[in-house]
Amino acid sequence: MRKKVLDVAEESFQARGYHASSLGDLMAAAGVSGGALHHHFPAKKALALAVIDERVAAAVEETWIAPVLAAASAREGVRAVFEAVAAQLEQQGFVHGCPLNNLAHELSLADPDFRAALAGIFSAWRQAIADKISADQRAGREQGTDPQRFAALVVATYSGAMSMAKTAQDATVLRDCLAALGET
Amino acid sequence: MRKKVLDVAEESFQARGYHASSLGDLMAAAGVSGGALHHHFPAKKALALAVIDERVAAAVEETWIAPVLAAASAREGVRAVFEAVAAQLEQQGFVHGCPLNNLAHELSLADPDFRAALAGIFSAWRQAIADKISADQRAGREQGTDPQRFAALVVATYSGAMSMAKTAQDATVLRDCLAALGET
DNA sequence: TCCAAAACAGGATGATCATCCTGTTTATAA
DNA sequence: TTATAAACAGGATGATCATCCTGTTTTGGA
Repeated sequence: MRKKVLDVAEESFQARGYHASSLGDLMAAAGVSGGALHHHFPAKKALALAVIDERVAAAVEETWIAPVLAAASAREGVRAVFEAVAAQLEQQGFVHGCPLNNLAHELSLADPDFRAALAGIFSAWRQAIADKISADQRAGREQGTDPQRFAALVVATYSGAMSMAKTAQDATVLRDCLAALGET
Repeated sequence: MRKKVLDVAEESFQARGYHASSLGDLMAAAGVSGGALHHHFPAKKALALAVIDERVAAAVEETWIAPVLAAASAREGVRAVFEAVAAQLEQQGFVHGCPLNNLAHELSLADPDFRAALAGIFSAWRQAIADKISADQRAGREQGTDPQRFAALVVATYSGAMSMAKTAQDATVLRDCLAALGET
């Protein structure tokens, strides 16, 4: 039950956002009664925090952190993730945007708990890329690159490109940004 | 009256977002009756479209397009805008984020009219930067730079950096991104 | 001055929504 | 088997909100 609710909430928050996802909709989509939902998540906020902590963080880990750390280099990892995401968006035909960025915009000013949870994910994401650059440097590459700054640039570029792709409903800008980033 | 409503709506949409700004709040803040508001804006959507067309577009023009076009070069203009925004955020102590990006996230999937209006602003923003790069090239500079790609990178980086700055409530990431962008 | 249209006032209305409350069922441990 | 708590059901409730409706005031042109 709890898992089913998180599944439905994760998808609905991504597709429609937090405010536009009513608990009634989520209950119907998950096939769950009001009592059951209230039992597992006393308030809508608790549900959203669970989605952030358990699903959004995992999505960033799976989509970005693990592939970058596993790549031959930071730059190669970044390139691979951009291309994989662009390819997937082009295939599915519509762009919902980055789950982390979507929720960050909607919730980070509304509630300090939301803000802290989301900021932590952004921070871990940047840190993973910075660490990979540092590893590259210990292997004799990327000597002129500042790890923190490069990581900030990558995450900002991706987040912003996803924003534009979502607004334009066109993933082309992701490829433009990747190409421009490659000249860094 | 209409101007007063737009003033209040622009600020509230920026500070709290569209959904979280109730018409009751806006009426109270603007000192306007329900009838007056309904007279000028038959629905909340009409108000939001007016804010986007008349205020958000103007803010992008004023903050980004005019300064970049007036600068000695595209890169110098971009640098100046990043620094000006970062300095202003550090001074005021809190980060509401980019008005265009905020509304784009909240509204572009909710309604096609919103999406089209917002996409047009993003497009004009990118085009202005690309045009400036082209002008630089005619003057013998930036020979290796692709105008469209560079513009996409700049706008994406700024938008994403503002997202992170808003979530972290810290403008430092803007300066990190500017520094990394300078090595392009 | 007079009239018509725009501008404005303020409350009514219906719908939506998150939360809560009272029971019932199911699992678990003694 | 039985006691106990967790899990779940389903409706009640109160608040909020966008929209609409009926009047009143103001404005601008003939």
